[in-house]
Amino acid sequence: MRPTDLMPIGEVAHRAGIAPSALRFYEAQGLVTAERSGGGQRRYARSVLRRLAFVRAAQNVGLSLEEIRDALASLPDGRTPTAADWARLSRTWRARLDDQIAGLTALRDGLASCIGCGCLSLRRCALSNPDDGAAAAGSGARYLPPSLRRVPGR
Amino acid sequence: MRPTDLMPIGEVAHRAGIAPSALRFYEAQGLVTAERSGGGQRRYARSVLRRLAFVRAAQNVGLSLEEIRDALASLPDGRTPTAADWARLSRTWRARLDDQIAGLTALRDGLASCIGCGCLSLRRCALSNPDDGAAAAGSGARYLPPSLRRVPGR
DNA sequence: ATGTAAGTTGAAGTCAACTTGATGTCAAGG
DNA sequence: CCTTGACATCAAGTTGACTTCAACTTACAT
Repeated sequence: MRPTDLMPIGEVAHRAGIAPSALRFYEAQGLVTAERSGGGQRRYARSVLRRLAFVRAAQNVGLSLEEIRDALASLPDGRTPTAADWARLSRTWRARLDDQIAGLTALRDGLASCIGCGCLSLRRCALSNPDDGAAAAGSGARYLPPSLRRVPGR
Repeated sequence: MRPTDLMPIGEVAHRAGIAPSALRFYEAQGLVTAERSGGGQRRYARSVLRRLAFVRAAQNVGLSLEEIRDALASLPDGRTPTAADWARLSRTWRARLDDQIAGLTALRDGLASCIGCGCLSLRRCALSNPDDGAAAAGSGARYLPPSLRRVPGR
């Protein structure tokens, strides 16, 4: 085995398009691991690049780092993950994306019907649906899927 | 004129489905205003409900409070906003939603093609597109519109 | 041998949109 | 009058995903 082809943090950061500080942060969060050089500097295996690609892709789909860590934890223990392993993980994203798209589409269509009247009624307008019983009595629809809500609670 | 039909904060909060603390926060941010009772308590005009509906709708579309404040600031000074005023404001959301939907759809379609191979290549995979020159050489596409990115920077 | 770029740690800061807590005041019913 | 619940302010805390800073240490090219 060649102990070489291990990359320092700067190179990984550059190749993955992620800041070194983020890489250290990911390590602290248990998303990636690294060997250490004699002097204590991080040395990354090439495989970390794929792992980072997965992290980024998952973020794009809207997963939190915690969800991503859980997903990565489900990878096989001993062996190197295969293409099929990665594919299995990302397969579940499809439904999530479908939800997100459906939510936005519903919101857009609600918008189309609201623009005409300019109502924005608390009780009736599809755009401003408060999901409490009193106000959203008629339609139970939620227009933005939770994964896309920038306002966490509510 | 009737000085009545002014509501205390609790009633507005209940009718709008927004916490009293959030209403105070919105006031501090310049999103809404309120009269004051003799003793210094907030008294809201009915019109605040529509304003709050607008705020909520705009949040659903993905606007930040700052953007919402700017939008509200463009309402006519003296007179009560008409339906047309609200409609004009929300019309611009359409394009934003279209962008968001397009972004997610592209991401989903990229996912479809990636699931087969499980590649997640930093350079080639549509899902994990780093938008720096070196890595995203071929396709310049960004898959998540900025308004939907949970990770602000990057 | 040495200069310097790149790396290390731990703590603290950032941003958005609020919430929570502490402490004190107001309003309305009985 | 008095109690009780709603309201007031102001400061600080929360969450997620990082970044920034200070103070050193390593690694590599010359």
